[in-house]
Amino acid sequence: MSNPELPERRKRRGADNPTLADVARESGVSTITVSRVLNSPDSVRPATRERVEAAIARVGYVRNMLAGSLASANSRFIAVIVPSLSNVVFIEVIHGLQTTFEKHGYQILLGNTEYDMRREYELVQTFLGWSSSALVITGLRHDAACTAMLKRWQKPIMEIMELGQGIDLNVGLSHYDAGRCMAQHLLDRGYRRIVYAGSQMDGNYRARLRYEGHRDLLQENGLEAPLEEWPEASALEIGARAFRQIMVQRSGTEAIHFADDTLAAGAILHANRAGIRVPDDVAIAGFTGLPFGQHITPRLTTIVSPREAIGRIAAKQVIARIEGKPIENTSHDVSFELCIGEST
Amino acid sequence: MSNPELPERRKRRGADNPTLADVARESGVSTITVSRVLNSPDSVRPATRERVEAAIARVGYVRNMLAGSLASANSRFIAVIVPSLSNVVFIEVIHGLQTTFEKHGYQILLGNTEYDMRREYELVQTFLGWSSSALVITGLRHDAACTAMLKRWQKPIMEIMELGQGIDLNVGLSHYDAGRCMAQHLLDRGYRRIVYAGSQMDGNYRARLRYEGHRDLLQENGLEAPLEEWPEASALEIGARAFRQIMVQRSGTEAIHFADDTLAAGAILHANRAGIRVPDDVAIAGFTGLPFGQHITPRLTTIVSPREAIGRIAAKQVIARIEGKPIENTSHDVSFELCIGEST
DNA sequence: GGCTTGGATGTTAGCGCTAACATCTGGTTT
DNA sequence: AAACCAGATGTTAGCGCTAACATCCAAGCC
Repeated sequence: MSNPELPERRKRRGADNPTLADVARESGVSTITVSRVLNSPDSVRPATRERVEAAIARVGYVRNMLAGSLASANSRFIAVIVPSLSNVVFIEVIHGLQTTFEKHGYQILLGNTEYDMRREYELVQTFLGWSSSALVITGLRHDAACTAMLKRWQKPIMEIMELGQGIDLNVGLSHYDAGRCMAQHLLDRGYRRIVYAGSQMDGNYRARLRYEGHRDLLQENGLEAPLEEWPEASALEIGARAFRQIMVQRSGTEAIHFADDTLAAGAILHANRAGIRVPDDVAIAGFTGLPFGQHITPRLTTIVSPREAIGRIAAKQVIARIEGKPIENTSHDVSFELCIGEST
Repeated sequence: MSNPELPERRKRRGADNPTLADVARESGVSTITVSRVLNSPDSVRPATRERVEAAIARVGYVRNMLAGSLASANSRFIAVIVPSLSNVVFIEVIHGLQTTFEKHGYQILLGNTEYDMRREYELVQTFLGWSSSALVITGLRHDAACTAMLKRWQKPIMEIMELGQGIDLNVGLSHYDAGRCMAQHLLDRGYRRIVYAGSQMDGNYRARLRYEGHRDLLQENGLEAPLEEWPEASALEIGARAFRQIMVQRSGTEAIHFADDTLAAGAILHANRAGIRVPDDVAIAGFTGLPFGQHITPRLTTIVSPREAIGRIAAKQVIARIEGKPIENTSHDVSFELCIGEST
């Protein structure tokens, strides 16, 4: 004589879209079989699979990734943390990462720190909370608490751009050596009064590493290595302004070594307008190897870093680590190349 | 003689990180109270809140976003779908979106279609599966099945870049009018033999819309409107190549109207090297208003579209819709501006 | 025939959180 | 003093899926 009506179920929100259970009912199998059709189709008999696939199409099922990720404690998210989105360099790296990860079914979660370490730590926390499958982060230096948290984390961590011993995996190049390399080139060309000019160099410590390489080489040769900094983010406009200012305040300067190609190109384009001859009046060098440096006149002397390759290689390494494949070197030097144009 | 020990609980994976329950135990409250401290701190007594916050710090709790989103059927993800990451325009739009959404605690899920409608549909499905809070998608034209799926979806949808009546919200500009506007400018300057040149124009139909505006205006004035297309993605190199080819194969051309600034700048920089005078020998116009167009010599005549503003406005509209605020116009015209340089 | 075997499929019990409803305070009202 | 109330906190039942274990069944073997 029990109550034939169950007490009415509590209502939950839920857009009540069709679920796995609906598909299972529709195709006369269990939910786990539907799950298998989605996740490992080869483990289901073709006939069953087709039946399930037909049912999926019929009911218009869209799988709920949240539920799946929660149940398996794995989201197939790759957390990617970069310091800037205004800088083309990171866009190219992201492109390399995205292309490679996408092929393997991973989705990127993109975070932008704006060169702020606190913000970086917050982003790391959030992204770990999404059960990300791996983390790709820019640089080797982080907030202490952030580094500690990452060291406890059990999943692959890839630190990119800068070469060195990091938490786990690493793909990058030596910015110190790159700075040295360009300084050597300028010396070889006979320039002695050389100014280094960069923007936002307190946050962007890789630019500072390049400066240190540059400075050390010049000092070893008994030369001074003056540094000019601008607080604004790198842009053609800032390069032009930096150029004007250096020409006025440091007359006699023979060469300007800019922290990146955008600044350098801004300087060259401004020089063209102002009737200042590059390199006859002053030589100009950059760093990064952006395409437009090779289209302007004079072509820019720069150091080419393989930006997209960094992304691709980093992604491949991370995927290898996720799949448990052995990794030969946890640190990968992508190197750089001096590209001598007409501007030095 | 039954086993005195209960059958051992099944083990689940799970990185056994501390959970809400651990924090609750540690601070002597229930899990829901901890949840409230995290989600609506004002609804918890300050004393309790402090106790809970201390416990969170003590056990090193990191909240599991997947579980929360599943339970509430809302992920605070914003799905953003763009056709390309190589094009600076979309980077700037993304920047505008990201800055605004981040302030409100939303995380962007970025998808790149590479101008492929099938791929777009797949991305939409995946992103709906993440219980995204809203969708921002480029353009008004999608796969029919995709449009149908979106129309059934109950959450805010924002179609950007192109102005017109869409599925839900819309922020953009009229590409047809922009093309017409530039064509009018070229006519005003006295040019008559005008070539339109673009790349990947089958996928990038907004460039085609601009061409149609250009063509219609020229035809209304009794002129022909030849079109030159290149299959490669837009790049300085392609602009240079297009320029060379047009100068050879269409000698007598007075002006070239390029589909975007990158192509146009590539053409100008190449002309400079080749000793061809712009605009005396041939005029060149672009579209977008990228900063470097104003730094090269001659300064590029172009149409400026407010890229970052599109992102910011779109994000604000979406947030208003999510928060249930009234929206005056579901379609927002950000307009464009003719920027006359020295190249026409 | 009975036994083994392995591939296909099913059952169960969570993953960690929050919506909905329930209860418990302590102060205010009449 | 009983009734009332609002704000703080607790209990319960899922959200939709998958890992782990269980079962089934046809083929292969002696």
